[in-house]
Amino acid sequence: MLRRMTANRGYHHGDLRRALLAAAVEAIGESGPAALSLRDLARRAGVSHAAPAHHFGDKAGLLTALAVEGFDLLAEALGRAGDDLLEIGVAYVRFAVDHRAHFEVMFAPGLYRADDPEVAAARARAGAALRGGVAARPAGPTVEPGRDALAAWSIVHGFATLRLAGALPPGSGDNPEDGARAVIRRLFE
Amino acid sequence: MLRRMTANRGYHHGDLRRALLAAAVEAIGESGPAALSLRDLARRAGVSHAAPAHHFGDKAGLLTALAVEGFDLLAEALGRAGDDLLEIGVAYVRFAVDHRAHFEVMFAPGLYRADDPEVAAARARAGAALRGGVAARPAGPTVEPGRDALAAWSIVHGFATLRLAGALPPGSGDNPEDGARAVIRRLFE
DNA sequence: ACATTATCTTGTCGTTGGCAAGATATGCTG
DNA sequence: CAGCATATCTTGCCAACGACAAGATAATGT
Repeated sequence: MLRRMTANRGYHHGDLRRALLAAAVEAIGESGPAALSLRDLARRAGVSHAAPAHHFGDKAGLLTALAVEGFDLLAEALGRAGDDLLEIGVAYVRFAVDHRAHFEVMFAPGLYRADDPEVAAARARAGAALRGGVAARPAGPTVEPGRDALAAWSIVHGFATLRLAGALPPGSGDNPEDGARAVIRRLFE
Repeated sequence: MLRRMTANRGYHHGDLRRALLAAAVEAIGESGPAALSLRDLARRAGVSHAAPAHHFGDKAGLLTALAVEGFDLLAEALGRAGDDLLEIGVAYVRFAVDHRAHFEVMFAPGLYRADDPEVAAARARAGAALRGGVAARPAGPTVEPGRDALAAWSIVHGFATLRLAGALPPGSGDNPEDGARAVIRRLFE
């Protein structure tokens, strides 16, 4: 089977599912998740307007697949950051900035089926990668793993969300990694 | 002019603008901001499908008005919390939970005209109320107002956002105020 | 080779956002 | 109080969308 992964000009696309997810990332990057249109994705992929339905059922199905992909990418990125909680936090913010489309969908549960078992599994993998850094911290007088993990998650998630929303004051958000580092350090001194 | 504020059965509604904003809060509370439909709001208010356009221009205009209202409500709620930064943070989370519809729109700039001057003014009022608590804190060795305000804002915004997204582990989010208090304290001990 | 299945197309329906043109109420000015 | 200007709401329309049904075409298995 030649040209299995390449764009196929004939009746069959070759890898339409992947092409549609990539087109969705592109479209969301341009206009946000709310303006996403299945017909636009079909046009971008060069197929008919009803082709996406076969792979994802409906719009929520496509966004569900995108959320699963996002949580897996996040788990991978956090895993690559090692055991240092500071670096994990920086990686979290970097993921939000670099994969804005995935991130926006992942935390907008009204847009997809957040109770889907595949979503729950991917979300659990990302959660484990995040909690790993808290467990590796040196024990201190006021350390309480559950609360510390929640505080760390909250502060990086809040920083990332505010930055994506354009709500940060102009000066502080120029370089997301530096800003994240400063804010996270504030949590641990 | 009798029944100025009440629902008017005749050709004119009486206070359609307010009724539409209230209907929007109700509808967003039921199905989220993405599923909002101007025609549905018109039906809820008992007017024709094109009536909303006169007051808000288009859908983004209505959501812009809702964001302005939200930032003003937030500024008021933070002002009522006093000067204690902990209580301001708790009030921020309580606002997000009690006014979920406003909050979700306020921080989804893709849905409305975030550069509208009225939005900018209301946003500035809320920001001033938030920074007031940081300025009132006792000076310490590692206190740096700009960074501290950003850290405090990030942690309460992140906690609120994660809670609204249903991403928090089951046990920790039962009572939002208690959870917020514990997380914010972690920032200042 | 043939049948079965997966993939994609065409056609259609109800809903939505937005615009244009008209109807009706309100207010202002003399 | 008469008459005009304005604000508010309605009806009618169009293009785009999501979803569904039915059919066409390619790939796979036996």
